[in-house]
Amino acid sequence: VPHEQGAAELQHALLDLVRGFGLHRPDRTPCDQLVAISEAHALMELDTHEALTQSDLARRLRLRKSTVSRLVGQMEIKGWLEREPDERDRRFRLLRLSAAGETVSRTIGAARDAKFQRLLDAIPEDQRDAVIESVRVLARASREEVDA
Amino acid sequence: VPHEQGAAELQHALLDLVRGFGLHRPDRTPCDQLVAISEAHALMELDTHEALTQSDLARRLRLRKSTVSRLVGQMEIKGWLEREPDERDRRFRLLRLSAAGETVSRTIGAARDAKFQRLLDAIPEDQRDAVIESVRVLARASREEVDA
DNA sequence: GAAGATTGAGGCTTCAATCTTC
DNA sequence: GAAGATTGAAGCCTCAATCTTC
Repeated sequence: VPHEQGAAELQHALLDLVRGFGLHRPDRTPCDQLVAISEAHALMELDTHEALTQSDLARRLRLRKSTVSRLVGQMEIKGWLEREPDERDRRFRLLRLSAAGETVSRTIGAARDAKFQRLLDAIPEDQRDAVIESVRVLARASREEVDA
Repeated sequence: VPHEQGAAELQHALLDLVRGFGLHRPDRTPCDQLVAISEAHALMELDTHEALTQSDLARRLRLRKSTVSRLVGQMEIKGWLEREPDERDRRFRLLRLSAAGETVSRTIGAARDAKFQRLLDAIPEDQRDAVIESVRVLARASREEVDA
């Protein structure tokens, strides 16, 4: 594949992928759970990383701190997490998942696993490893391109 | 790679890709143009397909008809397109890019091409074809999974 | 009644300005 | 002043209800 044409091919393929995945709907997870995409991502991060600050979470999710402020505010109201001020530096608010939050996180995680299992099943078996590796390569490339 | 683990790997890789690409910001194109993502996509579709109806456009973009109604309304105000009622069936409103709309479409298209050219450059040369093919496979799989 | 299109209400994200704590 | 966090205003998308045309 010639270089210029390759860029166009990649462009179309990625566009299809984005549309197919319904990524323009931030109010719903691709797995059709009753949770916003950001909430699902936040639950995932907080379930695996103890006591993140809101800025930490914003960096990981690539969201603005104002968005995260409202996001965790909603999650606190739902009883999914607690925000306790860091005693050593009261500017920070440390985020911890509650027991209820962990339960929700596991439930959503299971639905997500099932969804991706089905997605993987829809790919011919002999191409699965190549697809996974390719997405990984692409993600790395896009990160370098964005951060540059 | 075992089957269950593969799903998790794919999940993480795709998540990284989405975040890296900034797809949670519908108000800005990944190419940092001063256009909403949907507007850019709409311009692309209307530039290559003559006289689509609003429902046609909604189907192609996977947006709701209400969203498209407001979207093309904005574009009409900007003078990028015209909406003329279909004389044979006045329920339809046919969409046509204006000369100004075509110009904008070309400009944005050029920026997008450059962006994807850089993205492709950030991928090792011997992996480019495999990556493109993989994204294509993935897009097809996700479409089947969604439509099912 | 069916199908295309529009309008009102609400959720998610951003930007800019502001508050708090160091 | 610097950095973390919050609030107000505006844009994009969806859902539900409504209007128009067949």
